[in-house]
Amino acid sequence: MSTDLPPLQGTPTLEDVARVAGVSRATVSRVINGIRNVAPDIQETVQQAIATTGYVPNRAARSLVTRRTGSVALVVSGAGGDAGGEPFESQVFADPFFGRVAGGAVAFLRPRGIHPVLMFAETAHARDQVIGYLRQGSADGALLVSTHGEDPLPRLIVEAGLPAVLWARPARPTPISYVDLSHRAGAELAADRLVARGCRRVATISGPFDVRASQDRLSGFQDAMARYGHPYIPGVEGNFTHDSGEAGMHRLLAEHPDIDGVFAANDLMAQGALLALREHGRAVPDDVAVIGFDDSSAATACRPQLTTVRQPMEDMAGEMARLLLAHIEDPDFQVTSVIFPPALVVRQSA
Amino acid sequence: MSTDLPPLQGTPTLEDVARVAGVSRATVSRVINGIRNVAPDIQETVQQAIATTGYVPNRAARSLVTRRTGSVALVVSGAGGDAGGEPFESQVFADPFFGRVAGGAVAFLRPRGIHPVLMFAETAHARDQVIGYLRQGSADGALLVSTHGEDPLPRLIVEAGLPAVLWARPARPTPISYVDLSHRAGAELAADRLVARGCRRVATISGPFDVRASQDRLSGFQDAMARYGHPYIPGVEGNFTHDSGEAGMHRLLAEHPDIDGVFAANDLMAQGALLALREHGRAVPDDVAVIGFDDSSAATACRPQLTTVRQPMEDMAGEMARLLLAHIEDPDFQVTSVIFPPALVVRQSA
DNA sequence: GTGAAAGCGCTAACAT
DNA sequence: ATGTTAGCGCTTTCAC
Repeated sequence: MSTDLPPLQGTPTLEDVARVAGVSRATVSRVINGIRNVAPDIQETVQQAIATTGYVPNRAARSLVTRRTGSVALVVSGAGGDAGGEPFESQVFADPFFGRVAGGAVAFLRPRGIHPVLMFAETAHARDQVIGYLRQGSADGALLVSTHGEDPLPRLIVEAGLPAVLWARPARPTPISYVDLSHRAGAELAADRLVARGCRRVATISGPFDVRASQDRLSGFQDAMARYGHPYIPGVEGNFTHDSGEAGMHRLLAEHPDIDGVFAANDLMAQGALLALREHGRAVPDDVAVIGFDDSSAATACRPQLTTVRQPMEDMAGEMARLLLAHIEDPDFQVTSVIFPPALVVRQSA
Repeated sequence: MSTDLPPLQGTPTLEDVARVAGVSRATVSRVINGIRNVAPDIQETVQQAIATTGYVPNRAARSLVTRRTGSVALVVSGAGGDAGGEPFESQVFADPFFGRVAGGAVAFLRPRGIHPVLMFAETAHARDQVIGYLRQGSADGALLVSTHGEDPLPRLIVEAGLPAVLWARPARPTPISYVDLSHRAGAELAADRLVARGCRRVATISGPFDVRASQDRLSGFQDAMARYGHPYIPGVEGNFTHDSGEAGMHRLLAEHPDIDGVFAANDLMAQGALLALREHGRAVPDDVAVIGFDDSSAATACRPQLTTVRQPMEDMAGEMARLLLAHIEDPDFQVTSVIFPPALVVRQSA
């Protein structure tokens, strides 16, 4: 039937497919990359040849000429060192937050054949490694989630001229695209709810002050409460962990035993606060109403279930990915920021 | 001072460094790859040139000739579709389990300059995508975590002759390396503890039956209890989620109101069980003792804190990575399985 | 010990 | 509409 061709050894290449199909490499390349200007019948022949050879394009070779890798870095950057000696990599996913962000990014990228490379950047050395990785052309750009404000990575990335999109506005003004939530609006929703419930002595467990989002949630809450005639709001600083929420609530209760409402800057801390309240024999929400932030899995894993400010993380992460691809596609794509609105999810705790 | 060289445009290449250093590309390549047979002074000169040019090797070009990418795929494979329409990507990280595995793998890989590419494989199409990705040479191998037993991916990978290591023994015998825990031993630890506490009417909330680990934890528990003179152990099947644990406990209580001890196949379900018990007014551990599995963050996020069977996930993930690199390094590396021992972590719930 | 030269597999001008 | 050709940036024999 067919002409006898020398058997292929190793992975088939474009050349092999071309030989089997009886056309040139260029033509095969064209049908693979879906470029028109290829006669239908030839197209068919080539497809056949691809199938019989089991050809798969070599990523490195393609990458070398296109200068694109088809992958992006998903970088989690931060200080680490909070959770008693536990390595940063382990801490990161302790908050359901990161998983949702990763999931949201993947949901957008995967249909486009792009996969994220997971990287952590908690030390100067790790940051250099990330920059080097990007500069090598190992990834086309970066999705960057910083866990604290003074992260130098955004600046380093801008200086290196690499495409990137941040989760959350950078602490210091940096010409880089980002996606964020209106944290102040979220805090306001919490304040509204607490006041509407009739709470008169509310307090707050904030996130770490070196995180901009923490500041915004705190000041947004304080301002809203001030507008309701409560100029002074007792507060303690947590670090977004369950334990810090529990400890914070204990402190709050010790100093202000008459508290009847609490706004915690994330669900994990709110969950911790619930534990402390129970220990003190306070009923939630009747004695003390509690509102969290994020609408993470923690919100429904405790009793009473948390009323919380929802942050549409998956959508936000998807938007980050969308912006990043735009930047990669067009180097002149304008620096953009997209701010999402929060929503109050009412459950049992307030 | 130095001879004036034409200015470099774009990223510097080996060629540029060679020109600046006044040597050949080959020599620069040698010092970069740490190959000896380069005179110390030349070495110095080259290093200098690398520094002044800001040279970074191009990954694609290197990859093309070495046939190595320096990255591995971290694939989470499973059925999905449990959690009410939520996309698989989002479900995955809902269990703290995956975050710890990812963290453990990164801890091992990162110092070696290798970064994992995150992939999900919950549908036939997604599986093909993973295989294709690997066959393209986009990653040197795969770390594979399956969420259910009948996952066809291990077989597909073996057929494609790709280096890979599994989390947990594959359901059907497959010539592929894996790392696992002695689930039976873990279940035994739980049984021992429950019996030692004086529990006489124990029950269990198992994981999904199509997961081998669930079967082993269940049968290991049953066998151990049988040895203690309890041949029949009431049980319900959960799916490793918080909610299924809660629902399971309600069912158990309805059918066996006199239960005084429960072994749940993971911490999330144990946490859910705690909620159900509280709702029924049962004190833990006095009325009912509860033991979980995994020693995840959920174990300390509830009250009473969970006594649980610890699975050294980070170590196990690290070992997976170690085995994978061995397979990549040496294609003849023997298929290996490593079984880790569990440990009982005693807290308050039992 | 160092350099010259030959590719790795692919895409993209440029011809035809 | 298809083929020819010239690289992309690197490693690696093979000479010297």
